Amino acid sequence: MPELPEVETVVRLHRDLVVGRTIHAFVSRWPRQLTPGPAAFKRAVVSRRISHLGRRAKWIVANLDGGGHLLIHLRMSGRLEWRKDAASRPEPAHARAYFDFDNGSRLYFCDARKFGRLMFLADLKVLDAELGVEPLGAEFTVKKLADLLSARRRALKPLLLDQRIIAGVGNIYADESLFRAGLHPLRHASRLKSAEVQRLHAAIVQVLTLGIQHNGTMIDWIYPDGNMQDHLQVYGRTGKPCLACGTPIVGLRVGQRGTHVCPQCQPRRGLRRPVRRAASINRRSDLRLAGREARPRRQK
DNA sequence: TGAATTGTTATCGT
DNA sequence: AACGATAACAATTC
Repeated sequence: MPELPEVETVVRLHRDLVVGRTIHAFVSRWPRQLTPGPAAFKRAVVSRRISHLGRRAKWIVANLDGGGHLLIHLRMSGRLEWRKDAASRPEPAHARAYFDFDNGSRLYFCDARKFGRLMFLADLKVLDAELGVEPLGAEFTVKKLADLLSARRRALKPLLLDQRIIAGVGNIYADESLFRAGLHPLRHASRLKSAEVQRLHAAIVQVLTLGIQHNGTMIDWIYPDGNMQDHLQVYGRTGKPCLACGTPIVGLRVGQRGTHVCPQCQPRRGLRRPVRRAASINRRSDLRLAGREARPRRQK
């Protein structure tokens, strides 16, 4: 759930609390989420001082004195909780790891679903090599977006969600961007008119900026800080009237993701041609059935 | 009870 | 071969 604006909010809320602090101890209760393994990770971060806290895409990036970076990815349900005095209160729910600092404070990494990741990286280039352009960075221009769109034969929404192309947009902000640009999520990326590319560029920048201004979107119990949910126009509004035209918002699935569109404001003109080969369709459904049958049941 | 939830990765197909 | 589509996966909540 945490996307670029939520991660940015978390970074801003914690920057003054951790920058300048030296990590005295690190404890993990779920070592599987560490890269490298527990021993190497601990060795890499303990007794190091945090010189800066920033963000790359959806990664929280803590620069460490003497080089190297401590990276945190919240994935679905990860969150940070800072305590001035480590022993003052009971641990927060789902505490999976914590960092103890030189002044007695403690930073918990909590994660109900355990999908989050903690990583030590000696060189940020490794991360940069896997991530696309920062949508709020200077290099994200209309021309840059036009180049990215024209280079790929793909539907718009999966492209927006692909972190290797544009880094930081997730499901909520993808839907909101497409709505504000008046573009259907299944529109073919390389077939947009230049005016449409311009609208999409402006929509992405505006909706992410708005998200940051509102401290992100509060989803269920995860983010108590933000109020961007009050400004979403399509996400989670299936069946409710479009705020622009009153047409009921439609929920559909695009690339296995829940997707929300206004069929009036986001016309399907220019839609990708559907796959028409019956053999291909049959083969796919056969595979799907076979896969479902063959999938082993989860062991408790 | 199982469907829904997400970003990433492995894999399959074109 | 390179790219796109999709299944699998990590666990939990309601």
